[in-house]
Amino acid sequence: MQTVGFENHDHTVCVGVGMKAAEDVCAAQGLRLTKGRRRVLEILLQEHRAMGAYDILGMLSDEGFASQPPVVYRALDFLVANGFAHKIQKLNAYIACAHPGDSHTPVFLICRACETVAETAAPLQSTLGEAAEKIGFKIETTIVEAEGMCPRCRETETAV
Amino acid sequence: MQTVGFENHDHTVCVGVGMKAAEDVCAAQGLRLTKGRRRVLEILLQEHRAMGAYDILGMLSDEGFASQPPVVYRALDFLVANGFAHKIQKLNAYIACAHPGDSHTPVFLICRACETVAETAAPLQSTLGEAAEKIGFKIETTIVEAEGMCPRCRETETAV
DNA sequence: ATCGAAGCGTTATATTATATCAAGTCATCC
DNA sequence: GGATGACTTGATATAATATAACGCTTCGAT
Repeated sequence: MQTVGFENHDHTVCVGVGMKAAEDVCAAQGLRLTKGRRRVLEILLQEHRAMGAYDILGMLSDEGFASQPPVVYRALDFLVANGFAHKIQKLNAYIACAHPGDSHTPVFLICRACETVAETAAPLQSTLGEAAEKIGFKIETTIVEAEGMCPRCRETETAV
Repeated sequence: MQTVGFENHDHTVCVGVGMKAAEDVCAAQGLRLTKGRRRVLEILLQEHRAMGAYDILGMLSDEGFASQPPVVYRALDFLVANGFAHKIQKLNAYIACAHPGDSHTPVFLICRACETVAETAAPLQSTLGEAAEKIGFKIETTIVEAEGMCPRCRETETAV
C-alpha cells in the first residue's frame, strides 16, 4: 500500500510534482489549467490537508481573486473532475490528489482527532464490483473513507 | 452478499421488521425511542429511499410536529448513532438501515440516474483495516459508497 | 418529592453549494 | 484579420444543509 499523509517528507517536492503532473495531463488532454484553477491546486498542494471550499476562497480573495463562491467551486469542480483533487465527503472538504496522473480509486484515512487525511490505494474494489455486478448494478465510482485515529494522535491520546 | 434495494418485496414487512428491531434494541439498551424518533424511523422505512433532512422535516411538520431543523436533525442523529439509519454522504441524505440489529459496515450502491440506494455488506473491511494498521492508523468506522447504474436504469438507458 | 440527565421547543445563525445571465477569452476556420 | 463557437469568468442572488444556544419539560432514579 502506498500511503501519503502521515510520514514526514520534503513538502516542496510534493507541490512541484503535483503541479507538474497536472500540467502534463492538461497538456496531453487539451485541458486549460487557468490561473484560478492553477492557484487552487497550488493552495491544496501547499496546505497538504483537506480544506473547506470557503477556506480556499478566503485565501483566493486575499490574493485579489474575486470573492464569490462560484470562483472556488468552479475550480474545484475542474480539479476533481480531472483527478487532480478529491472531495472528502465526510468533511465536506477538498484535498490535492496524492497520486496524480495514476488512474485510481482512492481510500482516505481520516483522523477524527486532528482531521488529517491520508490517501491510500484500495485493496478491494474488484471484489465489490463483481459482487455488485451479480445483482445487475454497474459501479462507476467508489468512495471509501475510513475514520479513526492517526499514529500521531494515538500517541498523544495514550500519553494523556 | 445480502442486498436490499433493487428487488421487489412486501414493503409493509420491511416497516414492521424495522420498527420491531429498533424497539428491541432500544429496550435492550435502555434507549428512548421517543415519538419524534419513532416517527422519523417510520418515515424512512415507509419511503424506503434516501431522504434529505428537510424532506423529512416537511412531513413531520405536516403532521403537527414542530417545524424547525433541530427537530429532524436530533432524531436523525439518534437513529444514525444507534444504527437504525445511515447517512448517505454522497447525497446528503438519510436512509433506514436495511439490516437492523446486525452490527455491520454497510456498503451503499447509489444509482446516479434514479438515486435509489441499496445497502449491502462489505466483502472487504478486514483487509483495509489490516493495511491501515500497518502504518499505525486505527480504523473505527468506514464509509463505502459506490455510484453507478442500477439494473432498472440500465435497462431503460439501453432501451432509449 | 426532588434531583439530575436527557429530550424538546424555539430563535437565530453558520456552513456548504448552486442557478443564472452577462461579459470576456481563446482557438479555429474562412 | 475578422467571424464564429466553445469555454471561462464576473457578479448577484439564492438554495440547501446543518448547528449553536438557551430555557423549559419529561423521565427515571434515589
